[in-house]
Amino acid sequence: MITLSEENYLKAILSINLDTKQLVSTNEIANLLDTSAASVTEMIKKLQEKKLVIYEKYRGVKLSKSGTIKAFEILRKHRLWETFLVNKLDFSWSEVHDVAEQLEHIKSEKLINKLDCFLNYPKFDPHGEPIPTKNGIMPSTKRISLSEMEINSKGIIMGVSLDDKEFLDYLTKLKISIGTKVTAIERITFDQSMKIQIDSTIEHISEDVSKNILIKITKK
Amino acid sequence: MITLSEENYLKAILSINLDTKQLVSTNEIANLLDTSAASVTEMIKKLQEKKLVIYEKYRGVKLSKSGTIKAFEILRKHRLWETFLVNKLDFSWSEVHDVAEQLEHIKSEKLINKLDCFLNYPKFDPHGEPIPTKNGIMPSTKRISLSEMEINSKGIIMGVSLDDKEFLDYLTKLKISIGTKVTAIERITFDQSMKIQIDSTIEHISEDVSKNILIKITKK
DNA sequence: TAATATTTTTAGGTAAGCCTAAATATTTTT
DNA sequence: AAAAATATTTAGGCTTACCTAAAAATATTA
Repeated sequence: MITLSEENYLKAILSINLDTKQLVSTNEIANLLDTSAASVTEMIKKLQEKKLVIYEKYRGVKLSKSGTIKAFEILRKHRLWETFLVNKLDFSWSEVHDVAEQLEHIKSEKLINKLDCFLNYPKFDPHGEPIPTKNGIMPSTKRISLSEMEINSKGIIMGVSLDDKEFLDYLTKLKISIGTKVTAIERITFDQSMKIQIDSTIEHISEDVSKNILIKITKK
Repeated sequence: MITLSEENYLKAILSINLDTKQLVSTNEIANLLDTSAASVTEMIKKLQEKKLVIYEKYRGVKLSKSGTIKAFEILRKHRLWETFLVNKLDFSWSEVHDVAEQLEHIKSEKLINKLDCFLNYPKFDPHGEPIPTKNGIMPSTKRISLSEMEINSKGIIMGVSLDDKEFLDYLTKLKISIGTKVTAIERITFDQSMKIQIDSTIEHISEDVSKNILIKITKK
């Protein structure tokens, strides 16, 4: 049996590892989970005994095969629940995270598979993140940040790389959501801010914003 | 903040109290929650400090005003989730209990209210039990057990009073579910078994079964 | 009503998951 | 490469929610 806390540690290791592909340090985990480094060390030892991680003292930790499977399962649950909350219960983009964080720990394989079916086997969650399949396979997507767009190219919003309420609310205000089409109009070299077209309106966004919007290029 | 365990104790006290309307004993709670009497005493003291129960040493315990509200909230969540599982995710009657037991502890008022709306404000759960409203009011229902039906009267199945997998599966086999119409055809006085009509077929059921089926009389 | 049985509480312990402070490794700087 | 800074682990404690065994209160029976 794997506890709720253990699940959170696995999830944290996975999410750091998805970015860095390196051994994950004690401090990184402690920061992400808002806990002390000492607690992390302790928990990692327990996960090691359960063969869920591979750990080398003072060097770092990574997920084992079974740990990876488990972590992807949790990620799958999280993203499916987020999809449910937004698509079925009409939650807004920015509200779903805390609730999904609880729902992801519900233990029932049947439940999550039925939910998947009910949602019509979605491939992406409301933030545009890919939902791992039942077999733990992550649909891959070639996405770049909006800040990398060439002027005059067109793209479609696929997600965000920052899960911050203020940021998401701002996007809502700009009428930017998953599936929205954008055209890069102009880049101001001074501050790397950009003018972009959404529907028929032109918006001017800072680099801080454009960097955290993920798109797929549809036309060069 | 109220913990998961505390919630389970409140729920247990409520469910015993709904039947007996008396002070609830330590042992009753221990049996229901499958724990030791000593643990119950300990927990009740904590609930007393939080003003969720009224407790008299060696005499028993009952819910306070705020404890009652809290307990009804949990019951509401449990029954709404069961309804979701059966009506939306296509779970069968007998499978939902364990999963709902987990889901009832998810903390989000918004979630449960949106779920209520999504399910179209159901008044009864799939077992026919009334779902408390947002304000903690329990819709009352005049229900009698099928065993009490007069011969030749008609009724409609409202629920069951036994939450046992074998029993529920047997009912499914008999094509008895919430909303099914029944007519009492004959009572065998020797063993109190009954012949009842469901759709156009006649079934013969034992008293053990008829006692645990709840109906509402539609025609004397 | 006294003896016995049952129920409930108290006392003392355990495991999980957290904490702080101190010790030890590792990395960076000079 | 030695000193200083930083990261990690160890040691010792705390709380929650459980346990068993023993003591105390209540209920039952003779």
